[in-house]
Amino acid sequence: MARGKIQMKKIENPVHRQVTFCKRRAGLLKKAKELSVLCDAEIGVVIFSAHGKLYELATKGTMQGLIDKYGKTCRGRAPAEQAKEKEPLDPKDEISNLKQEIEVLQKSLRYMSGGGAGTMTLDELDVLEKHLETWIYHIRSAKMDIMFQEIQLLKNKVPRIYLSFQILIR
Amino acid sequence: MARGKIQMKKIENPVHRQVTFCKRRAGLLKKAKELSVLCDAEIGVVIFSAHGKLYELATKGTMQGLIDKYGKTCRGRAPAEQAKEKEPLDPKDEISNLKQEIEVLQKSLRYMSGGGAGTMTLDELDVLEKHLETWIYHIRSAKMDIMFQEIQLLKNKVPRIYLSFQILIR
DNA sequence: AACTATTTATAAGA
DNA sequence: TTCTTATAAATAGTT
Repeated sequence: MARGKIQMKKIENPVHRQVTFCKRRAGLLKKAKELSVLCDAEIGVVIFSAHGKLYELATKGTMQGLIDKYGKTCRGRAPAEQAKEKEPLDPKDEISNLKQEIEVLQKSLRYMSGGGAGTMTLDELDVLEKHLETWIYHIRSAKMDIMFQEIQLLKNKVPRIYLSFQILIR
Repeated sequence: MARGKIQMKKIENPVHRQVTFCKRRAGLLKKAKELSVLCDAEIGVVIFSAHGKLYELATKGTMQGLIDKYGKTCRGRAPAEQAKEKEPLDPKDEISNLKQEIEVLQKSLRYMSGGGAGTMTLDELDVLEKHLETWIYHIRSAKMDIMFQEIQLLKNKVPRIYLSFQILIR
């Protein structure tokens, strides 16, 4: 941000990288504190340097307290979902497909963890990468579908809201 | 920072506060991502709005993985002490991270397959998408590493090949 | 959501 | 690391 832009990729020069890490780390923590104060938010920041050194900040209370709170909040939004109603697409084929994908992933994981020296080959990694890209494609499609449905729902609701308004101001 | 300074205290006007929260939250997360990319750091940010809504960011891996790593790093260190050196390597850390990723995938799969009508929520899909993107990142890094090694190997071999060629055409 | 006048953050250099 | 300073970014107040 000064004396020239920089590319958004890992800084190659280790000295530059270290200096930037110091400066931006300080900047990030400052911004976090400010946001917390200005907007009354509880914020936790954890930074592991590339070399594994830990830097942290927790506004309002301790990091551990924040982690606990985080755990609770996340669990509450996963299992036993809210009453769902939509499922216009993808019957059981999709599911068995996904199960196959998982098998691929698990197999890949075995390669990776098996024999400390046993690395995956380039070909195997290519296959895995393709699978993941396919997955992401599916995920994004599903997201689009859901958003589309929500838009439709909203569109259906607007006329009624508008009508109520008309009656109110009459 | 524009059109006048502001006091570093809670913004009283709720509308202003909400707007500032949105803007600065986005700014903070952007800065965190940048620091992670530029300096190859692993960063987690958790933000609870005043009303308890959760916003989070985890660069490299999952928030849960980061929290676990945090727990390990902090354990056994004196209270109030800062910045501890981590265990030198992470051959096993990497593996357990990947295992966690797989768990996430499997969990997501269960959501998808559970109850023929059970769809995932937008939020859940977002999380899943993020995980997948992280995985692809890892895969591509691994590919790059392998290719780099192969290039090095080839470079070492070329002189000898070139020599043979010279002899052949003589 | 956009637009800017300003304030901040920060890259490069010392 | 720290300081300086020219510039890039972020953002407060406004439209």
